[in-house]
Amino acid sequence: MSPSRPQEFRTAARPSLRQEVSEAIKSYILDNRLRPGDPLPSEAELCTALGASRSSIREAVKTLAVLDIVEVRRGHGTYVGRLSLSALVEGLAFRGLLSPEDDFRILAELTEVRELIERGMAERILATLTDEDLDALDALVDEMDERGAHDGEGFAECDRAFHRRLMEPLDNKLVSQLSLAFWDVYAIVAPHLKGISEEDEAGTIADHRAIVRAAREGDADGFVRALAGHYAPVRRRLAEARADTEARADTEAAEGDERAATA
Amino acid sequence: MSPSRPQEFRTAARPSLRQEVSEAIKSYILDNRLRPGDPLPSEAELCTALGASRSSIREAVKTLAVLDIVEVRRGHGTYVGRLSLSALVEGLAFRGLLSPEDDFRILAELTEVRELIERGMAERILATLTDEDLDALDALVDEMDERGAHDGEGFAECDRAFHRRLMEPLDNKLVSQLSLAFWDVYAIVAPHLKGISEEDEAGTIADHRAIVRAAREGDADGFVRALAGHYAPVRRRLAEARADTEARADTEAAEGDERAATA
DNA sequence: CGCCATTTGTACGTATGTATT
DNA sequence: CAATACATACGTACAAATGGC
Repeated sequence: MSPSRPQEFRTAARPSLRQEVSEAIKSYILDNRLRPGDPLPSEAELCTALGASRSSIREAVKTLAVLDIVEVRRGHGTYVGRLSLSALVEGLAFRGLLSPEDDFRILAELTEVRELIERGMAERILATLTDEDLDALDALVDEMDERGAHDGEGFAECDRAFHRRLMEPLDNKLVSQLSLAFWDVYAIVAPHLKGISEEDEAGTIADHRAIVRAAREGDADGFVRALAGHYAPVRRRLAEARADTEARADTEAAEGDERAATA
Repeated sequence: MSPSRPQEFRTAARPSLRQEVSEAIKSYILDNRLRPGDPLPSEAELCTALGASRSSIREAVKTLAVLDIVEVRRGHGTYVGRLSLSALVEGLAFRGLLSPEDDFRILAELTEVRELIERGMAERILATLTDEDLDALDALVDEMDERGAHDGEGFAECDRAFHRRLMEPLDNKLVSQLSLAFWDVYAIVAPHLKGISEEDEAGTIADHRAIVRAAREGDADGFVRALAGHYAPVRRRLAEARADTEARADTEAAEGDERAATA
């Protein structure tokens, strides 16, 4: 409205060529009703078609690739992407690794959102899950049990598959993808942080069994309670680690800074 | 495990230079404990430091810019980004514009997630909102009322500000940002779709007033009911439009395809 | 198997616009 | 205004990967 630009202004003031090219490619996809996996013109063709240099085309394509709007296969071509939430995962993961003040805050928030989604969808989940789904969930818990302590990575994979299978039957694909994306972010960030106590594998397995049991009985209240019981210890561990870090930060602050110069 | 690669394999088989550069820049930010707004080395410096050409550096920087991990101000320099959810918004918006089968499905899912988040956070919201927040919310509804029908865009902005103000006081910044991001996606996608009936402005205002009233009284149940009442008509309109589209698609399908050839 | 065409990836050089000093 | 530093854009050349011959 006024000529004074408040720092946080839309960058679209002067659309860079790359932006234009990017929009043009998106329009191409939309106008031609392309679907994920469909091939796109090669970079050279885009150059002539859009009248831009290959550098600009490439930068635009790369930005779209980050959003999974296009997918680039080297030596093969460019295709319409799968439109996954990979960008959300990468962005949140970095935020979690960066988070200046409190490393665990983002993890706590992440866990809270996951629980929020699963609890909020509880009734819908119960109504959706088939016997087949429930059997598959039981099988996943069994597999989890077998792997147990001697395969931490496999254990995590089972946990992921469990929560995926729990949400995926829903007709709302967005929530299931979001839920899974948050799981992925957690899995990326958690290992990089120190002071987070080990996962209670036996407890996790018991929690999952309780969740399946409640679901099988169509017990919505029990289902929600089981979910709460499942997430409570995670939140507790995060809170402990957080308190630990804060205490440590205090003592370190008292000792003075010793890493001021890095460059 | 086996040499046979199942199509959906991690692309990380051979990390391209650009990927490495991208990771290197992220590591630089993390190792130096940089915060949003802090300056990054210029492209030339990154070239020498990472031993890559400008092309690779530039492409890497652009991909990070999409994720708002870095922010480039032309003629100025490169800085650590604000880590917003802009990538999520852009990705979901495109998905909404693309969605082949059902244009309104993504909007319905979006609305559902928003309601899910706000309802799931109801108690926390009530516990968090101060009198100041409530006054601000009332003021926003008043402003909404004044603008009314003669300023559709301003009306939408007020709606956005309302829901933002509702969630922002929460200590979980992730949920408030997600909620707002979904609002943004809706605002981007909705105008591009035909057949979605006009918003009931008077009803929206009344809904918002009911929400604030319940919040002021600390009435959790009433708050949740007010939210449900607020989102119900949106979902109904979406369902109507969806049914309309499906009916139209059926008749069109009977008329035959006429856009088979594009290339 | 090698060869070749296509396509993307990387590198370098140069010119231009823009913001700061 | 001039100088400087930076980002933007273009063009070209070659390297590497993929698939078909």
